[in-house]
This record gives sequence, structure tokens and C-alpha cells, in this order.
Amino acid sequence: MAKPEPNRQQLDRAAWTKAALDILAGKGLDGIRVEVLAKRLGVTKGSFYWHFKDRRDLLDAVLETWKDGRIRDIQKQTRAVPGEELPRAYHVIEVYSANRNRKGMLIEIAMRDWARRDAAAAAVVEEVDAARLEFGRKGFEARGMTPLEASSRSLLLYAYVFGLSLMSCGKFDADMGEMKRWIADRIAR
Amino acid sequence: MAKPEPNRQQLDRAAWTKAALDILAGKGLDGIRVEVLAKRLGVTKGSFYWHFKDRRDLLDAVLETWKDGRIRDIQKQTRAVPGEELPRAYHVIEVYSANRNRKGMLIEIAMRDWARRDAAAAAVVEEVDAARLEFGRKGFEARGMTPLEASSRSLLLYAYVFGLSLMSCGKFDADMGEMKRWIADRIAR
DNA sequence: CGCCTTCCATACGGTAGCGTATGGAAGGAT
DNA sequence: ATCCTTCCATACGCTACCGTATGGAAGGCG
Repeated sequence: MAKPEPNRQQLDRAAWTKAALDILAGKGLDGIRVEVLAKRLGVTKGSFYWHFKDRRDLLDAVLETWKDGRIRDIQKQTRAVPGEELPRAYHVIEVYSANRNRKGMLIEIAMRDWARRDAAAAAVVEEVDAARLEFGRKGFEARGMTPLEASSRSLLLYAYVFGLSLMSCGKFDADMGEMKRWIADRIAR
Repeated sequence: MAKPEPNRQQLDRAAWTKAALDILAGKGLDGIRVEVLAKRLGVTKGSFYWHFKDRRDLLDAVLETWKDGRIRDIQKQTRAVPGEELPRAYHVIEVYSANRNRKGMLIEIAMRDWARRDAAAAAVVEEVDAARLEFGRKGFEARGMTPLEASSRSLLLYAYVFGLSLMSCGKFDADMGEMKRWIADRIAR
């Protein structure tokens, strides 16, 4: 019986996958290089090819890890109490469009970039997006909106927060906070 | 006196830059490789290093070319007749969110990905975004909205169209066309 | 005709990264 | 103590690039 977590000396697939996600956020998919990750983890690639068949094997693990995390997040929100749909919509907008959670948004964008060139990534993103849009739709429908309006608002919400994260608004006008509040009202109210 | 355009046998910087933009749309920044472009153009890299100092020189040319095109586009729209602001807003949404102009959107996204790791690209994107947001703001202000509302709607408009282009809505609901119309109304109306 | 400029081909050395093969340390099991 | 499994290091060949050096064709021009 191997001890579960003696001192975290040994690396496992999870450690490599986590490091790959870090790189993905910073350098994109093409930044995930076996030998670069090995150096980052203080080992050689001999270790990598023990835990993974090849680079593709790692990438698949990254996809799975990310998907599981996102789906779990959505399920957690879905189990929230009814009657709190409006503040929850604001909360989602706030979480995604704030500058904290920066790394999460970088991964979101990198995943979508990845999905454009890789079928497996495309499937994962599609699944996550579908779950999110469905979650948003239900929230709006619970407030009495028609299916069309609820679906549309949900789509607008997520498209906005993702789009915002890849714009450069530095030169634009003054009070971004006020604008974000106006927009959140326009989407959720 | 060199003949201006005899038969387009010779390559020039513009031809390389155009090919680079094609690759950028399809494979992203890391897809722009000197030897790959050379093969694509049916020459060797001996030609490339005649026209360009190095790869960075090409990338700068790509940035300039893209920026000039975008700025020109915006200026063209800005010179439109007054009193047509509402249909023009719909037109912008339509152009950006439709599936034609696919390549243009792919370049937009690639540019923003690039901007995250490169100061020169970041400056270009910032300039283009500022011009677009300003253009949108003026349109909404011409319709009598407050500066806050006009700026907010402009930001929402562009964030939405960019965000939409990196979502996978295939699994979501039914009539995307109806939803897009609803959203366009919500943004512009 | 010879000459010079323009544009491209060929050949070379160098780096980064992938995947494999093999050896070796360290600890549990018998 | 010995053996076997687990995990990692080392060394190797291979490919895809980058950038440079150099030669060569082709056309305008004296």
C-alpha cells in the first residue's frame, strides 16, 4: 500500500496537468512543451514519458481536467436556492468580467483558440458552453421570461463577458465601472 | 523604371504579408513560419530574407497592414450620412456576427491573442478598439443618449460580437437567427 | 557587349522540441 | 538480503525552424 500523500515528492499526472494549465493560460496551447514543463517542474522529460504516452496524452488530460472543473462549477451554481436568480445573474457577470479570475479567463480564451484547430477541444468547449447557456437560460426563465428572451439573454451574457476579456479598453473613456454596471443591468434586468 | 505590375511574377512585401495574414487566421501567430510561407508561395526563404530583415520584420508589417485596414474601415463608416445611426448599428452587428466575414473574425481573435504577449500588437489592438468604441459611442450619442449609455452600448456591442465568435453554440437551443435579432435589438434599440 | 541591380535558390550551422532506449536509485514485498 | 516495481536521469536520433552566406539568372542600361 503506497502512502497517499507522503510529502509530495513524486510527481503524478495531476501535477503535470496543472503545470500545463498554467502554461496554457500564459503562453497558449503552443506553449505547452514537454521539455519546458519538465524544466518548470524540476525534472527531466524521462519523468513525463513515464506518466504520459506522449504530448497528446497530456493535452487530453488537460481537456478533461478543465471540463470537469467547469461542469462542476455550473452544477454547484445550479443547485442554488430558487428565487435568487437576479442576484445570481449579476454575480456571474461580476465574476467573469472582473479582473480577478484573470487566469480563468485566459484559459477560457486559450481553450477556444484550441477548439478552433482540434476536434477534441472543440467538443469539450461545446459541452461546457452548452451547460452554461442552459444554466443561464433557466435562470431567466425562472423569472418569467419567454424561452426566446431567456435564451437570448443567456447568450448575450456569456458572449459579453468573453468578448470583454479580449478587448483593450484602456484608451476608452473614463469610468469602466459605471459602464459595466450599466451593461449588467441591460443584460440581466 | 521598373514596370509597375507586369505579370505579378515577382513577390513583394505585400504578398508575403497577405500570406502571413492568411496563416494568422488559420493557425494563429505561431503558425506564421518563414519556411512555411515560402513553400506556400512557391519560393524558398532566400526570397523572404531579401524582402524582410527577419521574422519580426514580417510580423510588424502584418500589424501595420491590419491596423491600416481596420482604421480605414472605421473612417469609411464614420463618413456616412447622419440620421442613419440605428440601421448602421444593426449593420455593424450583422457584419461582425454573421458567419461570412469568418476570416476577418479569426484574424481579430488571433490579433487579441497576439496582443496578450506582444507590446506592439497590444498597441495596435488598443488603437483599433479605441477607434471602434469611439465610433459606436458617437452613433448612440447622435440618437440622444447620455454619454454613459452611449459608451456602454458601444462597449456592449463590440464585446458581444467578439465574444459570440468564440463561443460554440451548436448544441444550444434552436433558432439562433431569432436570438441574434433579439440581442441586436437589446443592444441597439 | 559587358555591367550592375534585383530577386531568388542552395547550402550551411545552430536551436528547440519530440519520442525512444536504457540505466539507475529507492522503497516495499518476500 | 534479494527482487521487483516505481519513478526519474541520461543519451540518442530526428524534424522543423531560424538566420546567414553565397551563387546565379534575368533584365535594364551604359
